[in-house]
Amino acid sequence: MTTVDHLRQVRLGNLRTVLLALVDRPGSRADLAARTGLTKATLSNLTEPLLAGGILVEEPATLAGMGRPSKPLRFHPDGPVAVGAEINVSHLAVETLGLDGATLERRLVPADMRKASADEVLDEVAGLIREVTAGMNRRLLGAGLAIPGVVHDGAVIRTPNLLRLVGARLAEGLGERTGLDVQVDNEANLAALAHLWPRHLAGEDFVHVTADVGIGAGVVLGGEIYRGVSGFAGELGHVVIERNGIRCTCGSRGCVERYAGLDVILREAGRRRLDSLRKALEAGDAKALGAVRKAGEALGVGIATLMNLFDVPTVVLGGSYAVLYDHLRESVQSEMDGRVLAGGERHTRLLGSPLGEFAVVRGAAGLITRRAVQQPERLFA
Amino acid sequence: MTTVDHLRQVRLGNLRTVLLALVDRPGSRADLAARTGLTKATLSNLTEPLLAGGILVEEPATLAGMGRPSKPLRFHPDGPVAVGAEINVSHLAVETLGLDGATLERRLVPADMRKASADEVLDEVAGLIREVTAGMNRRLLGAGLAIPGVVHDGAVIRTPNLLRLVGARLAEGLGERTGLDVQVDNEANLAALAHLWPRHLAGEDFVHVTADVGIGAGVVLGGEIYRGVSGFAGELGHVVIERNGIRCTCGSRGCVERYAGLDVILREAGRRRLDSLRKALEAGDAKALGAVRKAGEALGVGIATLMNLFDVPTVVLGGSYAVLYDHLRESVQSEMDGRVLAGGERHTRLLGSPLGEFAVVRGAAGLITRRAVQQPERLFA
DNA sequence: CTCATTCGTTCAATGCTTGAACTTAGTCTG
DNA sequence: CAGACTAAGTTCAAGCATTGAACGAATGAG
Repeated sequence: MTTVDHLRQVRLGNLRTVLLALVDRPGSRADLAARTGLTKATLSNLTEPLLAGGILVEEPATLAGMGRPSKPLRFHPDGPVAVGAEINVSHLAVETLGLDGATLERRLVPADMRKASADEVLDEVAGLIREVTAGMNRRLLGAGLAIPGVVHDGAVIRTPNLLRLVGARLAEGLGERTGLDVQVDNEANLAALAHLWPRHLAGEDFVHVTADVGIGAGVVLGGEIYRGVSGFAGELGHVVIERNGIRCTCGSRGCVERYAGLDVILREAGRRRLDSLRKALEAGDAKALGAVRKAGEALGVGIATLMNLFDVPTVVLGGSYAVLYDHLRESVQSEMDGRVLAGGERHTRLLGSPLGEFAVVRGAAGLITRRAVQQPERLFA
Repeated sequence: MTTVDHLRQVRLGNLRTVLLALVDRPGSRADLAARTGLTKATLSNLTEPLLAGGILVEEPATLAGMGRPSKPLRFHPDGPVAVGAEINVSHLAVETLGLDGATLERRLVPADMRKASADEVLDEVAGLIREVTAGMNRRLLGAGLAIPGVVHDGAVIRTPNLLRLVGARLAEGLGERTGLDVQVDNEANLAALAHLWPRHLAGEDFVHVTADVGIGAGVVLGGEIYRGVSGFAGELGHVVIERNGIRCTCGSRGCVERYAGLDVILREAGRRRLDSLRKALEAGDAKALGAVRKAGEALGVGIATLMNLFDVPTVVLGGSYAVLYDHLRESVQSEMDGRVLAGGERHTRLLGSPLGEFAVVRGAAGLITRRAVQQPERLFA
């Protein structure tokens, strides 16, 4: 590493600090200097290339009291954009996201992907991306791709419900089709990321729990997604709550998934689709209410175990669980209260996700905008 | 932050890099330059104050082949020293540790601490520290203090088996008695640290599991102890394995601790002390073997759950479990094999701790030497 | 004894942030 | 309306840790 590199590191670190402050909210150079602890001089210096490069714009002066009026800086409305894409069992989704956190376009296409080959799926996704980016004259930073399965080093290791994707080189495949730099990750991680970036919706230590066919948890520790050494972290679905319980497809017994998975809830409630279950719950259907309550109890046991290991203050219920939140809440919370060690003294929160069905795809796009901010050199490439 | 600070940060970071390389093994300036990626010039510059300050020594030239012989640098044999101390239910322990990782002195004193007040315990510990450091003409970097309980921000929050310590200001108390800068932490964390520092004994992602009265896990992620937001991380003892199982003192049911705690094993085996159990196992006592096997099964379920959440490749069994390792191994491993998701494809290891009963106190001292290396400015204070 | 080799030191150059001085662009007061 | 005041933004010399190249030192090989 040359000295120049050392100094460049300092500069890039400061650039990151400034960009993070801007993601939080726009601000003049003086304001940013105050917020970041850098000097006005450094801020002029750092922002100059960002303005020249079309990353930021200087707004017309704001007249606010005495002194020379400030000219707030914010992300350029025609600045770079990230693409998020989601491949799921029963739908595909795509979204475009600006550095300022604004969603530009969205598509969600219901489609049964279980039988589709990797190539077929990628063709579809690439088509959607083309639709969403067509006519948009903004630089594309890359694409995040969400998969319902375990991803490690960009490779799809395990997708219990989309078996034809296992081992496929999805990042390369989508990259070739779209010309974008593609980064693949687990949908649970990306749904969690959507609650962290660009806005903190649940602090910077939390676990986001979703149910689809399986149950997945996205774990956020210290403001970073925790993936574990091989991408298997947060497999809440296979936390054991009854060691001699129901057999699980994973080979174990008594996994949470067997008691609180969406398929189990629907079966117990005698419904086929989440929507129908929701209506039954609203109508006060006893069978539906009971099924959800029972699932909540099992989920609560698993979450309590998770909290005893990770010690995070917040659990967010997302995806299908967010839809069922009002009816799940009580039973989940009650198990947590009874089982989290010293739960009374610690302040633990259970939240329903405020993001809708676009959480995953938003997180996928956020993966890319976040990377661009954290590695500002990418913005100048 | 002034510019000077920025640059000083770079310098301190490089100093840390160099010291870490030296903890690994001694080396000449040229060797260290090669290992750290810095230049010889920088190494001369960085090591100069360390030599002047008595932190390092230059060994007499080593004749090894052609060229000017190198003068290896290593930690000064009379350099600074850290103290580790452990307060436990049935013993106290103290150790002194050099920056090079060499243990200088050790004491382990059996003593029933259950009834003792905080002041009484601290007086004892301070006495032991005085014994161990008496006549030693080396600067003391501080003391690490291990407690069997939950610690957060230096405060003892929960010590189920040493109730008189709860809320006590242990760090201040021991600091006043010894004149040392004292840092308190959980024994499970410190036992884990002993496997990470100054030598990696189990990689840099692992969980260290101990049993005393309770079961505690020290979680190491990416080479750092993971404590959670309020110090409750790694409470493996209260992971639920049978949701309608045995009632636990924590208020929950079916906690691992109720099936695999040392007290449970001893009771089931009809023994009063670990030593007697060990002899019974060696003699092939069926009751003892059965008790340990059953505990191993329960522990294995808990560990499998832990691995499904943390995704670490290695689990180290320490403390009493290390003593029982040969007889626990099979049942623990078998549950892990059956329950860790994709356990076959991931490479998971179960190890018995190579450190003896001094693991905790060594970790306590290591906390201090590690801090000194990571914050090299402390070495010059 | 001379040359090759490796270790360690010296020194000018580099490029970043800084703080202070300065310029700019407004509001406020009388 | 003019001059004082205030705050934003810019300019510039100073300070600092690393670097790379040149240099001096210490030994082995022939």
